[in-house]
Amino acid sequence: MAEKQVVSSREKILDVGEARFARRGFAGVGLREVAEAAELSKSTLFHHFTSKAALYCCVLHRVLLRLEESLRPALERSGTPLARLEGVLDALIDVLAEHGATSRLLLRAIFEDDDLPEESLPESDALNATLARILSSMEALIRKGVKEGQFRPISAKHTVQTLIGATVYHFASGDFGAQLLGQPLFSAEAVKARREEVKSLVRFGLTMPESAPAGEPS
Amino acid sequence: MAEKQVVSSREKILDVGEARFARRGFAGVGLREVAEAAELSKSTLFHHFTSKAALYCCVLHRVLLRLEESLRPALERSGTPLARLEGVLDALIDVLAEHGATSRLLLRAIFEDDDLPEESLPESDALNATLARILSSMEALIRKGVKEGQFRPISAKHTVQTLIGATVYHFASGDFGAQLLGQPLFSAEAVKARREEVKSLVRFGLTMPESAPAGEPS
DNA sequence: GTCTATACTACGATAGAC
DNA sequence: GTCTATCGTAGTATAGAC
Repeated sequence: MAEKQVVSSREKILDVGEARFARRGFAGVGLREVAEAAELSKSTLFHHFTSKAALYCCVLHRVLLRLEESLRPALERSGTPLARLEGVLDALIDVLAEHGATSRLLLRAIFEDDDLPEESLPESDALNATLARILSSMEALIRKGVKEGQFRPISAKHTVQTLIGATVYHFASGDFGAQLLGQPLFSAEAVKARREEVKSLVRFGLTMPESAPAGEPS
Repeated sequence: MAEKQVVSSREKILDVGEARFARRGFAGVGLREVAEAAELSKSTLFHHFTSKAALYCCVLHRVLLRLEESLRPALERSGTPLARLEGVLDALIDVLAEHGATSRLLLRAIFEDDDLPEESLPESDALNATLARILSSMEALIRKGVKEGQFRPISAKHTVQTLIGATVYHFASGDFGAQLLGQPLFSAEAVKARREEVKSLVRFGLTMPESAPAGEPS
């Protein structure tokens, strides 16, 4: 383990693209800038990726796959829906906090539909499939909690949206969020505080008022 | 009232800019495109605004002022913090649902810090001041609710972030959100459902578990 | 697989006539 | 206040040598 492996050009381009696209979006980043930061020429980018849009999709997909991998253990764990959901939120906040670019990239991927020129490249289909997998897992988990009576009769879809807002949006909010909180978003202290706030919101806001959160329904 | 007033060129440019910047962001919109949609020449834009960045700031500021005006009555109303907060959320969701571009513009303004070239134009200071006013009002309202014992001992700052995520992010989520929900985000039905979900989350998630929500403390 | 050179288009911004 | 014309730069993408 810990092989001394030189990073391939392709990976280097993806790394640079991830950072740059997160910061300035698809339209805001030039391939010149990416090439320089990756210490390659512009033409070399086109050898590895068929177009700028394809590069962007590959960057997004790599992020989504990493995210899926991080959430999988928490999603597949056994336990009550609440306990599992809290585990998912822990894992999600962990990965967002560790990779600063992830939240912005995800948010951009979500709401910059028509940033990409015209309709779907082949790369974007794989991306959407990965995203759909993650979301439907979360939705199923919440729906299960409602069905078993641990959660209030909330809408699973709306709750997913709320939780994305509470996590992905939060860590994507940059200078704005930091100024609002009065401390850097990614400081250990702020991350811990966010985790507590989100989880307590879930405990109080989603569960049935008089149910014991730890109870295992039949 | 209801004067038959021809819209000034300046307003027309702002209208076009609002729609375009919301959809594609600062970097994604060209002034050529704006000029054509406003039925003016590119040069005319520079007569009304000193630069593209200045136009962008003016667009954002107009949106923020409209938002502030919409929230003011709800913020200044009397009543318990919970009742007032619910009123604010109603007003916020109303204005976001009515002007589709607003949520995306706000979200972009929040997390696209360094999209704008270098440091602050004069226009951007006024913008930030308006935003700070709105936020501190909301924060104060939540803090009051905690102090009076109607809300749990939550962090007012984090709660503001969560509520922004639950509203602004939601209505900015575009095709993604529509696909997740299974219906258009801005349909009357979906807007109503969102309002209910957010307000019930606030009622259950923010208030003290055994307090009567309608009680008037002190 | 990486480079230099280049094609073509669009960009933001300015000059100056009307 | 609006226009045409133009400047200089940077954009994505391709051709072809090595």
